[in-house]
Amino acid sequence: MSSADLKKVGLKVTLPRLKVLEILEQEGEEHHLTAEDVYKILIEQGEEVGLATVYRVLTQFEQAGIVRRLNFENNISVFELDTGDNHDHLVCVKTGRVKEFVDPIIEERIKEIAKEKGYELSAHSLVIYGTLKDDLK
Amino acid sequence: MSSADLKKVGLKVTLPRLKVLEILEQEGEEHHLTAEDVYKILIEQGEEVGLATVYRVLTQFEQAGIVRRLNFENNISVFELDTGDNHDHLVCVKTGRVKEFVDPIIEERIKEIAKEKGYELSAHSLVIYGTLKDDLK
DNA sequence: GTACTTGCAAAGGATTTGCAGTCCG
DNA sequence: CGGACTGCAAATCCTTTGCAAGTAC
Repeated sequence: MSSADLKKVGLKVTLPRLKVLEILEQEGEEHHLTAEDVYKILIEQGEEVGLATVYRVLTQFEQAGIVRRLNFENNISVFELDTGDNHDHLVCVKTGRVKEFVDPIIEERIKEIAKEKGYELSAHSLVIYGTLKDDLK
Repeated sequence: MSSADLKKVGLKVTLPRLKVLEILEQEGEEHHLTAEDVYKILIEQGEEVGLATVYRVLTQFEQAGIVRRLNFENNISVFELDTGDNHDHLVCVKTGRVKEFVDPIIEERIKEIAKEKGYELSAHSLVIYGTLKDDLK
């Protein structure tokens, strides 16, 4: 993910955009960040950005298909790089930690259900909430 | 669903509560209402309630297990009576219409996945987005 | 009566927008 | 340069809260 990718989707290569991308890449699979999280990291790194810019950049990335926006229970959005594998999420209700998974059986059933009911499938969102047993103490 | 049910969960039987229940019942399976929707219906019916009360009542109902609160893509909450069948939802991206379904295979897989990953399952949320073919025009 | 409820207005948190200045290409 | 981009502050949207008055039991 680099400046070339930004150009490809018609976005100018600017510092805020590169930095946001960088952060999302570093955080990797285990982290799913709030716009505010991204903003705080930027500030910690000494960058001068506004929270509004972070929101704008993330929204643009979402529209460009670079980023996925997820809405968990609490009605707050978290963002992750869109790796194209279309995975789902498992959220620990105790720690908030997020794990990703892909399940072909569910994937398949979702397609069938859409078909059965006469819908042209466009997307789905599956979140499993539970307590990671190690976290039960 | 009646005044007896309210008492059972420790809520006093008041007009706003009865009216909200009534509306949720009338709307039935096809409708999933926002707090604002419920409020508007109440106003149309000539009831004198505040939007805040609607939110409070719905939240109390949710905690009492009478109502389910769902969060679809846009970060706004919709409410439905909790019939206890733990169904999932299919949303038409064109009209916003919501259809319910229960799929034992998916249900089963979700349990297995939670187990595999070492989680104690507490809930899940599955929403399928698509276009109802009849709506394609 | 008294604790639970309510309506209203004000507060709150997350996200968006208006605008003047700044920067990429 | 010129349009795209940014930071800041103000605005917006949905939802919650504080408080004084009202109501169920």
